[in-house]
Amino acid sequence: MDVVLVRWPEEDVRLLELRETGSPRLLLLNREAEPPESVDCLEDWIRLPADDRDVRARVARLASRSETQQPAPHIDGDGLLRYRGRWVALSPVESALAIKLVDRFGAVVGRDTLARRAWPDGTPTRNALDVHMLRLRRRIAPLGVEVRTVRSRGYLMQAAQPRADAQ
Amino acid sequence: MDVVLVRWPEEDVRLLELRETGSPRLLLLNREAEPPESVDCLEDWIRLPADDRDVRARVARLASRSETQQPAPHIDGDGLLRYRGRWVALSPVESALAIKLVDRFGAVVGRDTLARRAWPDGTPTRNALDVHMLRLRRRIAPLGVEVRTVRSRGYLMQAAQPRADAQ
DNA sequence: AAACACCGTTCACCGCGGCGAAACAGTGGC
DNA sequence: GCCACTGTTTCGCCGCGGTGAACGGTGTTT
Repeated sequence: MDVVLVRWPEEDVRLLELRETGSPRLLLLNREAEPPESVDCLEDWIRLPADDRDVRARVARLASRSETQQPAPHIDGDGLLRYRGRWVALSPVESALAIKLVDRFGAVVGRDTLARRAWPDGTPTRNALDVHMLRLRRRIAPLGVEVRTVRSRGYLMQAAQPRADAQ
Repeated sequence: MDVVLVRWPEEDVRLLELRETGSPRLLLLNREAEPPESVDCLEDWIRLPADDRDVRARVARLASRSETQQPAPHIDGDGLLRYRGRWVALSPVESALAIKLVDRFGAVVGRDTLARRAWPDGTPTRNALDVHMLRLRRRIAPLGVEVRTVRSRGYLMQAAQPRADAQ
């Protein structure tokens, strides 16, 4: 994802949008502006006038962060799925499913893999996995995470896409 | 955790130690030094000479990040829970519970952990903990602090969230 | 093209158990 | 005596996991 340069404090509205969408951004501070207070690792700032290599270094760092660590949610030891500062609590079965999906975030995980993970001794019903996936989908929707179906292959977890056209 | 100031590139050995231990650190760059390439969110840098408020702002940001992204409340020796300049008095049992929750602010604390903390000789009744958590919730609400239940796992203290969308 | 099996989504329902909340009572301090 | 603190009981909601069934899309067979 590209790093967006924002003049601060002039482009404050634009900054709020970028924070909402989680886009990496570098604030260019006026000579007299106060530094922002955000702790978001995808936001950085530099005061003008600035050395050009310093700007490039900060842009590169933000870009690197957005590729490596940003898009993947994280499940802590207590069954909490955390993403971009927010979290939801998962039930035990949902945790077992989500752990695999997060582990392969952005890639397909087979139904059998998920089923074995949640029910090592055999799936109770053919329907059980589907129902739990439905519940997991609804649970994580507020975080901006979605689970897509790949027919006859499995499921795929990713950052929520704007729902308008197909894929 | 305190933020460590490191001169760069002079104190390169010290920097390696700090990276190893995960201490938050701010690099003070010489006029001609190249910016470091670390993407670690607990490392930042600024080029000298720098505005003093800029240095303080970056130090504050690193400190906030090292504290689980959130400023935590504080309990003083007299059972006062302080947060953002305001405070409320806690009863002895509530203090015992709140100390653990503050200590792991933003993370889940198990019911058994809390129970052992408040009643080392055994919980009087199953519901005793629930009732005290209810009372603690109401007590700290005016401060903008809330205790969320994570079903079958425990409780979690955090800054109060706007109660509109999930979380 | 129609019929069919297969796969996946969604809903309604049930049993269980964790947890919330109110009401009440006992105790001790000021 | 008043009030804060603590513990107990009771009631009931609701989250969780499992099941059956209805519905719809897709690819295959006849």
